[in-house]
Amino acid sequence: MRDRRGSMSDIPNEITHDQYAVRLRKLQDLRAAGGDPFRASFEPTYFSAEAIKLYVDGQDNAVSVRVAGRLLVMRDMGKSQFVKILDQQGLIQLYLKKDVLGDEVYAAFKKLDLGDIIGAEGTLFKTKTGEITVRVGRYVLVAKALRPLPEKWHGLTDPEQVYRQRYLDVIVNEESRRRLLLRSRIVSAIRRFLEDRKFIEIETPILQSVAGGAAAKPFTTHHNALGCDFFLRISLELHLKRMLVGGWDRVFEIGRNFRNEGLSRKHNPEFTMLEVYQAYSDHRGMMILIKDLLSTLCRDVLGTFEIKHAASGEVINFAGEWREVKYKDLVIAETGDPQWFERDRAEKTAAAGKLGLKIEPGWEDFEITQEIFSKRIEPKLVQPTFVLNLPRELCPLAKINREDPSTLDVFELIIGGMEIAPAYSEQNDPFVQREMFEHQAGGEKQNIDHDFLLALEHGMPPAGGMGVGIDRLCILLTGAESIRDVILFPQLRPADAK
RNA sequence: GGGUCGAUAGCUCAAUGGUAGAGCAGCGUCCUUUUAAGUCGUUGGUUCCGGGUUCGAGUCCCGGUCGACCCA
Repeated sequence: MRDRRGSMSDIPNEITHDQYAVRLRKLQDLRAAGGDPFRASFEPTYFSAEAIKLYVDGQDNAVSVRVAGRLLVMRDMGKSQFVKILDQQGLIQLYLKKDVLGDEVYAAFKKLDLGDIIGAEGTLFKTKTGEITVRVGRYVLVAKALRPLPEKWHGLTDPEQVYRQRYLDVIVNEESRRRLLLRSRIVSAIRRFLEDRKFIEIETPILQSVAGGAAAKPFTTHHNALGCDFFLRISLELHLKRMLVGGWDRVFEIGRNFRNEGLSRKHNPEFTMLEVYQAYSDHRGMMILIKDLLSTLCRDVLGTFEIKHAASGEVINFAGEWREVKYKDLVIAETGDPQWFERDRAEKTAAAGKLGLKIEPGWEDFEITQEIFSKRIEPKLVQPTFVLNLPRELCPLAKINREDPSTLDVFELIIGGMEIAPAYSEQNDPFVQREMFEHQAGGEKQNIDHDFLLALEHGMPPAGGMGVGIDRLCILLTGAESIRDVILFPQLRPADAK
């Protein structure tokens, strides 16, 4: 990675320490002998785990298979050897014997390196220690590896190298392979779950002239032909709701959002959101939907309703009833002040200070309260908790609660101290929507999505809508500690490309 | 943006301010059912980069790069 070699100039034969040079020399020898170190094709008949399943107990060498993968283990015993290759389903052992392959072919096999990708054909048998193995009759080098693999036992430990060279991490680190697979299964199960309930997956633009639907700093980019700047979307919301107007009553999108903000254990500048909208439902309906969805994921993907929370060590129980609590009640309990919401700003600032929070001078009342909520209350909500009746300042896109007009018909689902899913009874009154947009925008009216308001004026059915942070959900369900563990290539500062 | 910690062989890790080592990998040998295979021998270093202190720096100091964690 640090150097760019690869010249085909001759490597002195006495160099034995430089693994790159040794491998390059082997490659040259192979080419000189008329071989192709980077073949155009090889057609395996089975993946490793499938092949292993084909073995019939007691019937050695009854089944023929062709498998391919990367050489991870070579146990050379002179005239025979056991090796293991890795494919997307895992490891499978191969057994090669000199008297089967012939002197020349066997000698050539010995020249292979760990990391080389090979294909092999043979019959299944069970070794005396009980491992189902391919007795190889023929093998080919499919692709030569010029770089050595990381150590087989410890894998990669330097987080930077893990992130930058994830392709190595997923070869040598079983846990990374498990997480990758789990995430894929989770996303796939979500799609199945929603499609079973007649939701339709649609795709909406990432390049937008107004980045709405959330309060976040967007990335900007430029379109040359149109000669104008665009933002990368910060949410999926406004375009999905346009489709509700268009008569598509149950839609969802799983897509990338981009927020130009800090990086942390819970934040990557690009992250994946699921947003779901269901006409003629509301936030209460979304509560049932998300509980069903997470239960389904637990049952079908994880096979358990109890998951250990990495950060606290506590066991999160997804079965049974989930707690429902009003935002105000949580704040009052945390501050110990039943009159909290009647206090003026000075009093709130002072009280927040006592809780060890720093309040910026420009903050409004609800921002002080929200700071207490996100810093002091949220982290303690480890078990699944629906927080209801959030203050209306927090979201301009939801219906206002009739009994308490200072709050919204929304919930925030918190699990493991993280916001997993906010959901609303969607605001569909174009007048109220315009007012709330204008109030939120303050002086910056150019941030208002007038095209969305126009859509609302055509009439949007009442609807429940919900967003689910897929990365955070995966952190939770895979027992990861950081968003970087569930994103294959998390954002890093660019390395010096020498 | 601030604080703390880290960067040593391809990988995983050692090394009071005093000759930079080990395991795996590599190279050479023995071994036709191994399981982190075993065996004998052996190569391999810009100690992240740049300065400084010192007779002497992987180690101490300053600056930088990249990363991790905490805070904002």
